[in-house]
Amino acid sequence: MLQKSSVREHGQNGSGKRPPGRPRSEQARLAILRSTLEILGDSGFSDFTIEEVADRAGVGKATVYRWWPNKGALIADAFAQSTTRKLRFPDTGSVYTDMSRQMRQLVKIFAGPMGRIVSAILAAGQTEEELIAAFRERFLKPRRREAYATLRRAILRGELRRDVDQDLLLDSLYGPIYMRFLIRHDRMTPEFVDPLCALVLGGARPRDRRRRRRSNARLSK
Amino acid sequence: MLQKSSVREHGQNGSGKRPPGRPRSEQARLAILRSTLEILGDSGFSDFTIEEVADRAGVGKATVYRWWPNKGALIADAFAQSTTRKLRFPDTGSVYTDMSRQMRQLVKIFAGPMGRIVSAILAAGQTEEELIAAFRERFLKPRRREAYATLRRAILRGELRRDVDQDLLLDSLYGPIYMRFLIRHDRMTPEFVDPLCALVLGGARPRDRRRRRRSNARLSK
Amino acid sequence: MLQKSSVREHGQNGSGKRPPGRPRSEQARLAILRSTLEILGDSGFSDFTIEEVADRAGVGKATVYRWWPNKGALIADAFAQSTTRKLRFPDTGSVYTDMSRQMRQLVKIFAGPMGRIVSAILAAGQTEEELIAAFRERFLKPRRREAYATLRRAILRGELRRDVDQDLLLDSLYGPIYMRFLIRHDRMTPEFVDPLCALVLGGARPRDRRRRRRSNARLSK
Amino acid sequence: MLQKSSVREHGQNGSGKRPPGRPRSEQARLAILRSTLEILGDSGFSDFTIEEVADRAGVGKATVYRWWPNKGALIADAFAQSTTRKLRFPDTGSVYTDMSRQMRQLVKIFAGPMGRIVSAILAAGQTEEELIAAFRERFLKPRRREAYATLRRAILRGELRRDVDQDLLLDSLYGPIYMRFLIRHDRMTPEFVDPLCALVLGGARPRDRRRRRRSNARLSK
DNA sequence: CAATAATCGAGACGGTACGTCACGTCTTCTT
DNA sequence: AAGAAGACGTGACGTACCGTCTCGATTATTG
Repeated sequence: MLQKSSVREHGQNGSGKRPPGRPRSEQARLAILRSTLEILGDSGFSDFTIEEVADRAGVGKATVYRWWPNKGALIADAFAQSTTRKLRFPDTGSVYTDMSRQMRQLVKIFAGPMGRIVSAILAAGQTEEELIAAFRERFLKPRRREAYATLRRAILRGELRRDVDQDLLLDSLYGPIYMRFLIRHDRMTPEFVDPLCALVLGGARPRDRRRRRRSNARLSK
Repeated sequence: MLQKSSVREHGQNGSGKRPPGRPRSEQARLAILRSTLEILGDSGFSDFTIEEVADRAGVGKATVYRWWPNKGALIADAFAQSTTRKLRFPDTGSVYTDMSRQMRQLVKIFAGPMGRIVSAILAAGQTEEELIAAFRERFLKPRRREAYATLRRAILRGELRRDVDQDLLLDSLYGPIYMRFLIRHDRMTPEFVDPLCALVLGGARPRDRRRRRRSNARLSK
Repeated sequence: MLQKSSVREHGQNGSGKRPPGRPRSEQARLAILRSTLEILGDSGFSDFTIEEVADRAGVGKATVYRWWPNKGALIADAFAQSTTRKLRFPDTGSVYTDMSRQMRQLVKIFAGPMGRIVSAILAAGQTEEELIAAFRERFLKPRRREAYATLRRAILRGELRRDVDQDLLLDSLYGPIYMRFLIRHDRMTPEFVDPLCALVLGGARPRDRRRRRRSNARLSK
Repeated sequence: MLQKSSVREHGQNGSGKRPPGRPRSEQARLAILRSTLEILGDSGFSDFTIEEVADRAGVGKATVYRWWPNKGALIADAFAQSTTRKLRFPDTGSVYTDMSRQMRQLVKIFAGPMGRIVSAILAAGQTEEELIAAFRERFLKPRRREAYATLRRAILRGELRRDVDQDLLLDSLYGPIYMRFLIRHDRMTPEFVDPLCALVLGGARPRDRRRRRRSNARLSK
């Protein structure tokens, strides 16, 4: 949990009773998260200011500070709220097509406002480890689990070596995307996904024809 | 170009004459770069202040601003200056070894005290485009020029396809390093360089008759 | 108006309610005015720095700027606050005595440590119109209002012409004081007040039949 | 002399010989004085900067500092150079007309660019006594000498009391002008000169008719 | 005719204060 | 008690001039 811990925030504590005093305003909480995403989408990380967040949300600055200890936590929370567009892996029977389609989706998303939010998270995360952790847990891992399944299917089909290091392979596919996204801001077009897949997946093909045939043979059993 | 004035900073211009006015103080320039690295090493990026840089360097704040447009450019300059000589490409006769050695150096640097500086540059760069541009110009490009030469040698030796997209290939090699460095902070050991090279360079090997022929030739020896 | 915000600075507005938000700190306001006078007394105008004011007052620089738009306004405010009560007009039954007494007070103040402050205000005011305006509003006008009353009494008593231009008359009385104070630094002794009053008030005496009549009446007693 | 003293500056020393080295550039000197007046006329004292002076004059900053120790000296020198428009006193046979005409001239001059220069001098002079002294010597005194003559004529004609304090009288006439010029920037129209003269000169008239007649009698002798 | 010497323009230098901005905390009244 | 409003002390920002300095170029006198 990135927000400050408090029994109050869920209106329910051990004794089953709500604590005295005015309860936390759900409306304020949502407005804050909303304006956080708005600002990051509009102007990126540089104009992201707690004062600006509070102003846009029509909220007192102190209300932000009461619930989030720092910018990073706020960004991470807002990021978690933001519904990432579908990034499913298809199952076309070809690992090349499966990966290529999903990666093109990713490139497109990075080009939009969601891209600015991701880059803000990764930027802020260089200072605050927990932010990167949140990004890994909430964004990377779920997708990677699906990717593992895609790769396993490919191995079974004999498109990839049995002993391939799946994490290395995936980093080799996504690393260039992130690199271009974060460092070489130009050059981030979906067109470079296909050659990339060809290159890297090509390096993970079974070594010669005989083994390939054997796999095929097994599949056809 | 990272610094501001482009003519004055080199003691030589078109007409072979020094421009009028008091020349730039080389001593001040070095003191500034030195204290930049010092502070980043001592206290990290969040405490990095131009005022502190100027103070430590025994220099007026305006002198820093006269030559570097912003924090980032200063940091990028200091970083580039201090790492250039450690990242040469060897020429061992094998592209695999050439790349692998240089990449291990890079990983070592990223793992050391310079790592936080790089991550600070790239983080701040998400906000300020010019900073990333500076990093690309001063750090990435010179190294990439050397890498092109290395790849060309490999092509001539027949280790790589003639038509390989060199930029794509290099992004596929370095992308995973940057990805693990920036996003998956764990797992950044030099040991993963070799499999990475094997995977990606493997995908760029010639696959047509020529390779078969060479293999045949070797077999027939 | 010297200070910026016009509603907040008085604890009362139209609706009889205090505006929302933390109220202005009276303590800070007084500390700032106090240290303003202190510094002017200690080190004169050239060493007068907002930073020094804030430091001595134990106050943030921004707090000074929040309420005073510039040095001059601050100085004028501090000055006006500290001299108001010393410059009352007496009511002796003679316009000559009334004016003379108050003007001597003024000359004394100009000759004392406050003198350099006034001259600093008027000097700086040649550059910044708003400063002179502040001096007029906060210092001159209130005193002039009292002076009008004094002159009206004199008119009723028949000491001055009914149709006298009061502003012109007052400028003629005070102008020479300011002139000697600002331009002819020598010669600024309280002794020249009496002849000055005699000269100028003499020029504003009734000269027609009424005076003759009164004189006649007195003679016929 | 307000400039830094130097034998060099007049190209002539005790031995009748010019010292070695490049002589001072008369052209630079004039350009500096010219741009000083220009700036004061254009934008007043607030934008008056040594850097601006040097820039406008097409001169190195050091050249200004070599010859003038501070802003004040420079302004005073430039002021001395500036030819003040004629401010002669006429001799119309009436002190009222004589004074009124000259004072109207003064008011007009103060309304133009010369006014800004004068106000700059008086402003700067509050800090540097020598500046006010220069103003008194070069501007006030010559005119006052003529004024004394005008007043003497009036006394002889019996328009003024024999025992009138001439300095006090003149301060009472000009003080209001300076006061309005320096403090009450509005209200500085030539129209207020006549009532002013009427008021003040009225206060300096001989006390009753008999004495006036006597004077006339004497003049007619 | 060279050597010497001072001034010139240009502009970088170490400083200092400027006025602004956002920080994170606080103090007030309202809900 | 939490809310909004907004003032508070803090401290870095990037800018503007200060008055000094260091250049090469220029312009004179002296040897």
